[in-house]
Amino acid sequence: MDVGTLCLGALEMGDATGYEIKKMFESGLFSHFLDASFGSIYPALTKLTDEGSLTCTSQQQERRPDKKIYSITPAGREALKRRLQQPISGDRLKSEFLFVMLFADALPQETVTTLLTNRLAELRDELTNIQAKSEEPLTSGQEFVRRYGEVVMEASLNFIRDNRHLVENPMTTRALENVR
Amino acid sequence: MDVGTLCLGALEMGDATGYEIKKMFESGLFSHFLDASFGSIYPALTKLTDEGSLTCTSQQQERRPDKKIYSITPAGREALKRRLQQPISGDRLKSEFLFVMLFADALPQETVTTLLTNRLAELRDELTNIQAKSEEPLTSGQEFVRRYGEVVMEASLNFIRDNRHLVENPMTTRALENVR
DNA sequence: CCTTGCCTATATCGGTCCTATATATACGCG
DNA sequence: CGCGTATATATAGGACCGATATAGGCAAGG
Repeated sequence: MDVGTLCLGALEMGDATGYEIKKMFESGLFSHFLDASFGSIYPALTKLTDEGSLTCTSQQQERRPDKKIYSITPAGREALKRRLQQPISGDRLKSEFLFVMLFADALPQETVTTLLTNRLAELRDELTNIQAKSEEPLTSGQEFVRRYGEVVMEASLNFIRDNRHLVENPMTTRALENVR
Repeated sequence: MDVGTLCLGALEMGDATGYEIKKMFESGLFSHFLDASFGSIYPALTKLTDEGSLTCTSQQQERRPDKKIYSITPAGREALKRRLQQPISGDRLKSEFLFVMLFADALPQETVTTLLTNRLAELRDELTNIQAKSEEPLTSGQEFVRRYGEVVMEASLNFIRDNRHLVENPMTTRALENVR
């Protein structure tokens, strides 16, 4: 599933510029499970326009670069529907946080504590962000995805909060085991 | 955090060939939050060996390609510890499943049902796999990571199982709302 | 019996994608 | 008034994945 498909999906929800599409991946409904950079969005939009899946109206602005507003065409809607029914690849999590945690026993406790605290703060931010979207009117598909994100983030957050002592105080743990 | 660091981490847990490192990413302790391909593992191992972070003993085999067994050196251990204390980037989930679910309302119900069923099966497999590792002796860091994966997978699985009707029978949902 | 497919094992190519940067301007803050 | 941040597009360079090539072993099944 390439960036072109993601852009088609984003524009299916309303006209937007490349910049606005990027923001959807950063803080919008997509933010918790997708990612795309300018370096892939802009070429994809150009290609989709050439193929007839998008139209582009260049809106001149005073003393700013032209805003290129893209809209999905009927052909683009068809293309999206086709692409959505292609086989998909499995979910993939990339977590440098968990990778470092594997070696918690060999790292300074301060490093581990900072990492855990930062990750908790990140999760709280993301959770607040996704909960705010429950105010907006959503299709059942969108609401399913939103709540999925909410549930998974809550589970992650609760787990870290309740188990961080296991990697922050490994000595204590071992001492307790010896006493038992 | 590049593939080289991931390889150093893998080899910190024991000597291995490139092929075995790949298997760790596919079904080992790493499988639920990391990924790396042959195309990046083999060059990384060569580079790390040149830098002195790894040694490589080529074990000749009858009628097979030579097995190149890599071991981490003291210098490699130092390098890993340094790299683990560099700033990390945030967790990132890539889910084509959730992307397609956003448009569940516009897709044939059969497609949606198949997608949900497949995703549930995938999650059950991964969960079985990660639960099996509770038998092995693990450091507290490793056990923290294992249980984190277990908890998040269970939350995902339960959510999909309990809420799939919202995207499988959107008509029913709407009808119920009208009745209310 | 013999073909088909999967497992071990290394390696590389093509193409996709991210990171960092360049270019311009506006706006709010101290 | 400078600084950081936001708007807005674009590209070069490099990291990385997916597919493929090579090559033999083993097991299942027709």
